[in-house]
Amino acid sequence: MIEIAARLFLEKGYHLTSMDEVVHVSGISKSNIYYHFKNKEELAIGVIKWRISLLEQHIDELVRSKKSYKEKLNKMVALISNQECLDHDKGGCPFISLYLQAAQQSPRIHTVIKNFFLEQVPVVEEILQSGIAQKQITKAIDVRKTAKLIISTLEGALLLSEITADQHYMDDSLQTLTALLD
Amino acid sequence: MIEIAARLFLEKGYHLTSMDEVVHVSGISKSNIYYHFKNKEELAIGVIKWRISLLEQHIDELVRSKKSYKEKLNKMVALISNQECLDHDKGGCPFISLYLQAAQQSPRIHTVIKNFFLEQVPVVEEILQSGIAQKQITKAIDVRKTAKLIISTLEGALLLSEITADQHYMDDSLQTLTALLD
DNA sequence: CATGATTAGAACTATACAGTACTAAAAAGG
DNA sequence: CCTTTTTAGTACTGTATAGTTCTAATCATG
Repeated sequence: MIEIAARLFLEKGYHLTSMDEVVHVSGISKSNIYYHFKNKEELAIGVIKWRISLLEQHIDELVRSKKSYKEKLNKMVALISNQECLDHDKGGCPFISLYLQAAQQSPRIHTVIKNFFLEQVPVVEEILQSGIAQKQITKAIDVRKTAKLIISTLEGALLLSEITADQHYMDDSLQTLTALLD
Repeated sequence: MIEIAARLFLEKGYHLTSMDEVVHVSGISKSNIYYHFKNKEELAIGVIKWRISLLEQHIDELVRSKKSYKEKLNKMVALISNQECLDHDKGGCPFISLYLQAAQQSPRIHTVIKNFFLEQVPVVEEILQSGIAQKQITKAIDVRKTAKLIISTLEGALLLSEITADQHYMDDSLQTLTALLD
C-alpha cells in the first residue's frame, strides 16, 4: 500500500492524488488505509519514512563497497532518483517533490525530510574521503563544503533532467563536477 | 494582483492557495480576477510569465555588466531566488516550486518553465565566457556542460538552503564550485 | 476455539473550493 | 456624452475529496 501511495504521490503529485485513488489502485480498502494511517498526512509521512529506510540500506552498502568514488556518487544518484527497482522513469527526487507540496502544511513532513538531507552530508563526506584516500581526488578540498556542493548538484540536476527532459543533464553535471575534482 | 498571487503560490503553495484567498489578500474582487484569467491555471501561467519577464530584464543587465563572473553568478542566484526586491525570505525558486505542484495537470505550465530553464543555459555560458576572457577561469572547461552544472547547483542549493534552513548551503556550494574553476 | 487484530464494503457527512451568474458602479477614452 | 472596458458585490452551484460510521468477514495466535 505504501508502495502504491509512494508511486502515486511522486507521479501525480500529493494534492492530485486522492485517497480514493490510492484505494482503487492499491486494491486495499479505505477502512484499512485509515486503520493504519490516521489521515493523508500520516500516509505521506509513512511513505517518506519507507523511502528513507529503503535508501539507507542501499546507501550503507554503497559506502562500504569497493567502487571508485565516482561510481559511488553515480550509484547514489540512481538510488535517490529511481529507488533502485523501477520500470517507471517518471521521477525526480521524491523527497523534494513531497517537500514542496506538503511541508507547508505539515511541520512533521518538513522535519523528516530536512533530517534526511542533513544526514546525507556525512555520507557524501565519507565517499569523498574514500576518493581522497585512493588518490582519485587530487585537489585540496573542504570536504564538508564539497559534500554540500555535490548534494546540491545532484538534486538540482535531478530536477532539471526532469523539467528539461534532458537525460544528459545529470550525467553532464556530475561528470563535469567530478572532473574538476581530479 | 499577479504579484500577490505569485507570493501566495510561493509561500503557501499552489494547491494550498485558494482563489478566495487571493481575492482576500489582494483586495481585488473575484469577478475581476476571473475577468483577466480564465481559471486558476491561467493565473499560474500569468504569474510565471510575469516572474520570467522580471527576471529577464535583470539578468540581461547583469550579463552586460562589468562584474566578475563570480559576482554575476551570485547576483543571478539572488535574482532567481528572491526576485530582487523582497523582505520575505521565504522562498526557494518559484519555478521549481510551481513546476512540482502544477505541471502534472498543466502541459502549458510544464512548457513555459521548461523553456525558461533551457534559456538559462546560454546565459550562464555567456557569463562563463566572460570569466574565461578575463582569465578568472583558468581550467579548460566544456562551457555548455559547466553551465548546466552551475544551474543544477544553483537550483539544488537553493532548495537545500530552504529545506535544511542552512543559509550557508548556497554560499558554500557556489563558492566551492567557483573555486574549482580557478 | 476464543479473543483481538486486521481487512472489506458501502453508504454517508462535511466542507473546501473552483468557477458561475447577474447586477451595477466606476473609469477610460474617443 | 456615450460607449467600452474594467471593477465590485454577492449569492450561488457543483463537485471533488478527506474523513467517518457501522457492520461484518477473515485472520492470527495463544
